[in-house]
Amino acid sequence: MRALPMFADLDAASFEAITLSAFLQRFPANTQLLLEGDTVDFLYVLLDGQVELSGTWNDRETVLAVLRPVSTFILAAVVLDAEALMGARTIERSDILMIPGAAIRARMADDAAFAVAIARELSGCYRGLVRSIKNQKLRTGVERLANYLLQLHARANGDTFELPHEKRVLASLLGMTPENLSRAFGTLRPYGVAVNGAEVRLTLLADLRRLAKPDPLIENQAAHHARPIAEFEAEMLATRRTA
Amino acid sequence: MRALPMFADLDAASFEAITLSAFLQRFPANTQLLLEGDTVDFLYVLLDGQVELSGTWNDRETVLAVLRPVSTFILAAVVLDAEALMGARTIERSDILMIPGAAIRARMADDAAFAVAIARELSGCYRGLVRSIKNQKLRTGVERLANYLLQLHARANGDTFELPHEKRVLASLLGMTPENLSRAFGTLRPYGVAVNGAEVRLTLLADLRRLAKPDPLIENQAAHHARPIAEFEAEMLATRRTA
DNA sequence: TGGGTTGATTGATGAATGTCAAGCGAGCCG
DNA sequence: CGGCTCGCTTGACATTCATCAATCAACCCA
Repeated sequence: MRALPMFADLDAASFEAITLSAFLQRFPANTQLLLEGDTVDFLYVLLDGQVELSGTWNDRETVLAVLRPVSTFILAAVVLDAEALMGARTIERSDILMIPGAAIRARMADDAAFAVAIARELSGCYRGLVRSIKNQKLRTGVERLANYLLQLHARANGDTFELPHEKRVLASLLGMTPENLSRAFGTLRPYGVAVNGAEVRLTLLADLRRLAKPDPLIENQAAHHARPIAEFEAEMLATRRTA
Repeated sequence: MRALPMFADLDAASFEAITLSAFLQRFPANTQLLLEGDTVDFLYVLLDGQVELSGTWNDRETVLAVLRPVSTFILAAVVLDAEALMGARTIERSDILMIPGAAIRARMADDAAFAVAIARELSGCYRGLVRSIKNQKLRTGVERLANYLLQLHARANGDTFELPHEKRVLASLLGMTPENLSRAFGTLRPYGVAVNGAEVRLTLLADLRRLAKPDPLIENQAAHHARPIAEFEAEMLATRRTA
């Protein structure tokens, strides 16, 4: 838990006040943790596993983000004591720390350093969303996929790596249907993208980069060696209308 | 300035510390205040006028938000002392208060109540962006326009109101080209949408609502009588690839 | 008053994307 | 082992959307 910058510099008293009221729970895969519109009583901290945040409207659904440990989620709703705007669901079995929202708000009011840490966390999440909107609005599906693959490649050591999610989740995250994700992979084959199940190999990196045009003002340059920054720093790429 | 909840409850000492270091500036219309990637030295507070926030990539540009008074902008970059992810440009002559970022950060560290106010402001902005992404990813252009018009209608008193921006700005905000905005208005004519220049009249409200399916988890229910909440609470609707 | 610019509109076309349907293959379970 | 489900892929088609070009109206200014 101290791994999160949010709690890293918390003084002993605040840390105890929060951990005492919190509890750790293990959820099986595919568990709905939160529905859109639910009132939010807890701040969630994903310690292990994978959680998907989604939005729905009019029988359409889209994945807004997939979280990896260690990340918090629905922090903004907790700070404002408001209803959730996103649904949350475990993708795999997950260990999740649940901290009562009231405790968070109380510590913030008492402890300026903690409130600043929360504000910094929120700022990081906010900027992740700005990147996501730009990615979504300024790029086509193929361009988003190309940049996504380059980011995965940068985190891996070799020139081959595994897709971290099911393809249909990835498709929704990238803002397309599973059918179009398949076709997008096909479009990228001439750019040195070889897919075999979840395994991806990038030959022709230069060609792929020329197509993708990665941009530090859109891509998350979250250094993988650094502390996990936040909610959206882990994995945040946009999406579009998706069944 | 006290009109902003961010500064409303600030104690006298903090308020003075901040206002002394701040300065007010009047900018003409169409002035670039900030380019994407600029380092951010000030928190901006729009007191009068209109400011557009935009993102660019690969010769494409999109409007992310149009701000009305009183709103802050680039708060997240100030909190993290990071580079701007959005460009900012005045649309009309604007009065803007510029507060040194260092002063903001210093007051946050000293004054828990202020840090909490900042965190609440950031949370509101964050949630505005979540709404925006859902609007963008889950709806078509015509659906976004229909909901946008219904929101303007709700704020106006009569059944007729004025579009608050040029149509090409509105088009980019809604994620379409100006050409497609024209056609979208045409598509909505059978739903009682009559446009004459900037003036819009909605007859057949029930039909338009049936098409738009407004949703409190996407639409900004910012009550127009309430305090202006934040950056994106004023006017935040998504956009898509736009020349 | 008469260009000249700018923004809005309209039409024609093509690219990007969603939808529907069919088929394939891996894994699970009776 | 067989049959089932589920995820992925592929093809055919429809819709949504962008692009290019031309026209029009409003406004500014010389």
